Formats: sequence, C-alpha cells, structure tokens
Amino acid sequence: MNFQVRKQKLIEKLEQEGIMDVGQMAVLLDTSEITIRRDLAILAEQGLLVRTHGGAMKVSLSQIPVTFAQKSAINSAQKDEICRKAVTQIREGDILFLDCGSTVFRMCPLIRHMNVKVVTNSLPIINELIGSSVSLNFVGGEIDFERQAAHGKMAVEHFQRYRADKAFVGVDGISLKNGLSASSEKEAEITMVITQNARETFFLCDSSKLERDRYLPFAPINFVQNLITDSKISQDFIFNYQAKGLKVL
Amino acid sequence: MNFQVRKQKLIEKLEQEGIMDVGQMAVLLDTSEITIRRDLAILAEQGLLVRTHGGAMKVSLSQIPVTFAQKSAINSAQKDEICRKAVTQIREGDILFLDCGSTVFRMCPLIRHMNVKVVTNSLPIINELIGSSVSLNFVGGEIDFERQAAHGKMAVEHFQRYRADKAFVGVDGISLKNGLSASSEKEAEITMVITQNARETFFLCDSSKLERDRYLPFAPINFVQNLITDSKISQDFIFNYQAKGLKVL
DNA sequence: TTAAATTTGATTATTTATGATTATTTTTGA
DNA sequence: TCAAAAATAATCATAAATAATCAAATTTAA
Repeated sequence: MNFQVRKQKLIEKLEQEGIMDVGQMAVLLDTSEITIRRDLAILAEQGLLVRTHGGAMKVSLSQIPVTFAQKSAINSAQKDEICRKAVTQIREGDILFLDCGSTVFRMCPLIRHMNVKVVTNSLPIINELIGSSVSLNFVGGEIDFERQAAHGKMAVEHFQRYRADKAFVGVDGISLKNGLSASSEKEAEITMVITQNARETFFLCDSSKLERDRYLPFAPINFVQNLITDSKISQDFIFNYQAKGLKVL
Repeated sequence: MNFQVRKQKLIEKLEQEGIMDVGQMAVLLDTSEITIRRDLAILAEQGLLVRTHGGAMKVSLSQIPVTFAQKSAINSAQKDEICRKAVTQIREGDILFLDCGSTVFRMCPLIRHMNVKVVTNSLPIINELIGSSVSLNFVGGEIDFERQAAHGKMAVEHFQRYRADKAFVGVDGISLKNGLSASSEKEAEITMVITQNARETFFLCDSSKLERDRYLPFAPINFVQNLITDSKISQDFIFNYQAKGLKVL
C-alpha cells in the first residue's frame, strides 16, 4: 500500500471517526506506526487534518466557531407538528422563500434531501442546508445579529428580483381584528415582500400566538392564503379564520 | 506496440483498476518497466493520471475534496503574517470589502474588536464576525458550497451598490507576465467588482502563489495598488513588482 | 538506401519509502 | 513539581523504485 492510497483512506476514515490514534491507523492500513506518523506530518502540513499527541483529528468547523443561539427549542413539539404539515405542501423542483423565524428554521432537517431551491435571508437556514441537496440563494443585506438574518433595503430588493412557488413565513402576531402584526418594521417589511413575490404563502404560527397582536399591524388577515398551526387550536378559531378566506391546515 | 496504443490501454485499464503498479503494467503491455515509467511520466505530465511511487492511479481517486476549513489551515504561518500586515492598514470607521478566500478569512480574529463595517460574500466570515463589534453586510446570491460564499449576478450587483474605503482580496495567481489570474470565472468576476468599487485594494497572496498562473487571467498586475505577502518573498520579486507600480507590503 | 532521429532496453547511480533503534519531548498521575 | 510512561523525533540501514546514461533497435526523412 503506497502513500497515495493511505492518504485517501486516512482522510476518509478520519472524517467518519473525527479522531483516531496512531495505533488504530497502523492496524487499519497494515503498516508501522512510524510510517503513519510520517504520513500524518505531511497531511497536517497540507492542512488536511490536525495532528494530536498520539494521533490526529479532522479539521472541523468547530475551529470556525458557528454558534447560533437558537431559540427554536421553545414550544418544540408544536413547531415540529407545524413543520411536518408545512413540508407536505412542498413538491420537488419548487422554489421556496423561507423567512428567518425559528419555526421556519425547524423545517430544514425535513427538506435537506429534497431537490428544491431555497431563497432565504436566514443565516441559520443557510448553515443548516449548506452541503445538502437543496440549492441555496442567500438574500443579502445588513446582518441583524439578534435575528441572525439579513434585512434592509438590499434584502427587500433582492427578494423582489425573484419569484417563488411557495413562501413559508413565521408570524409574530395574528388576530381577526387587526390582521397580521410584527414586532419590528424590519420583519414586517420582509414578510410583505416575500408574500407579494410568492405564488402561495403559508403562515406558520403555533396556537399560542393566535389572536395575539404585536405593536405593528401591517396587513389584513387574508393577505396570505394559508395558515399552518398545531392541533391545540380551537374549532372556533378555525371557523372564524376560514370565514375570512384563510385556509387552515 | 507504440506509445499511442500503450497510452490508450494504460488509461483504459487504469480507469477499471483505479490503481496499478509498474510491474503489472509492463506485463499487460508486454514491455519493460522502464518504458512504462517513461509513458507514465508523459501521461502524468498531461494530467491523464497521477503518478505514485511504484505505479499510477486514476485522477479521480487522487482528488480529496478539500473543505474550507482545511484550506484555511494550509500555510497558516504565512497567512497569519500576511493578515497582521493587512490589519495595520485598517482604520476605525472604515468600510471594508472582504472576499471569500481562506487567507482573508484569517483576518477575522484580528478585526473582531474594531468599529468597522464589513461587506462580504463569505459565509465563514459572517459566521466568524457575527456578534462582534463589526457591523456586517452580507452580499447575497447563489451559494457556492465549495467556496462557502455567494456568487453570480446578484452578488455582483450587490457589491456594485456599495463603495468601500478598502478591499482585501485573496488572489489565486499573480505573475509579471500575465498579471492576475483566477481558477474560476466566478472568482474573477467578484474580484473585479470588488476592486472597482473600493478606493484602495490590497491583494493578499502568500509567497508560494507568486509567479504562478491560473487558467483565467483577468486583469493586469497593476490593477490594484497593494500586494501584501509574507517575508519569504525574494528581493528580486519585490523590485520587479514595484517597477510595475505595485506597492509591496 | 543511408543518415538522422526516435524509441526502447540494459546498466548504473541516485532517490525514496519504510522500518528498527535510540535519544528527546510530551503527557499524565502521584 | 517530579518521575514514569507514552509518543515522537532523529538517525541509520535496507530494499525498492526511479533517474541518468549509454547502446541497440526501430522508424523517419532525405
């Protein structure tokens, strides 16, 4: 077994294992430890792995700290139920707008394998879907640390340049009386532009947010076509929303 | 049996086998090992196979996909030296364009604390600087998984909408004869637009890349004002580049 | 056909890959 | 903090592979 082959196998195995020691590698490649060490020295020099005392580890993205304080753990059962419903609406080949809400973010694991195109202003979504079969388009603009997403004039213009088959938007507040409301202008603005440039929009909203207003109402309740919520919703609400022309899933 | 015939058979067999040694090939083609070696040297030169000690392997086997993290670990000492020099050029309040190269990425830890605005198409840079005192603007567009960055028409237009005080760009190839060259059109395009919309551009290029051409030359060498490289550069190079109007730091 | 150029093979240094042996350094645990 | 254990680096030896050189065979061109 020559160096080229060993190099391949080492890198491959290390990507799986994360960390290995010299002994293991020597057994795996049926060679001596000294040879493994020499190989590791070369590969470390090339940046293909990181040498440790006694072995090696893969160059992980953990060196490049990507820490997303995700509040997506809150109400996770409801959110997951909503996401499962949402994903049933997606067809292969769809162009999707995804907004930067934490509910929408939870759709990622469910669409990783799909052949769809995602246009989003959410950094966590991009980080979650990069390397998957989903084709990605990031909407640029000023990065808002709080929301981990791009906002502002450029973001709005960027969204306007595209047309999507379906848009999935997390909503802050929705009520029969005041329609849709947001807790910041930035969010309202993005929601508006996404909605206007998608053929069909789905509002993801767990039942705890229904009939709760935020400070900035920005559109009537029937501005979008579909509301996806969880099974805790009361039949009364469903009926009232449907009366306003909203499809409740 | 002449070279052309042997070449055919060698490539064909190697595609099946993946990897072979000189002895096998000599038997297969009924010729001497020395002749096989000479053939292999020619074929390797043409990039039709990869030479190993004792034989050859097909090209696809030798290619290990290199992640961004791995790239940024290569020649790290030189890169750090270059980054330290680069950061001395930055003033508080500057608007900076940063490109998506692995050298530029390494500037991040050095500018985290600064009050500057960064406009970039690089995801790792955004992930690294988010939450720091740096104000961020992400340039949107189609996400290229390989480069972990946005490219394409939207990205170019986005950069065009801004003006930066300084641009920091990693360069793939630079030579006195052919000027600046890139290994893809995407990269060349981004480099051009960044350079044209910044008051002053700094090219970051470790000395191993100097006088090395990539397949796509796209601009004369004095297209930018400054070259930042490491101390392994020879005095001759410095003199020649300066004669072309380039400031070497 | 003959001379020149090219290809091939044999011989010989030279280089490379590998493993064994021995210092030297790093880690770990008392 | 120190000492034992483990890992590594440094050195050397050996075998294999390769490069260099030259001569023979073959092809090409005049």
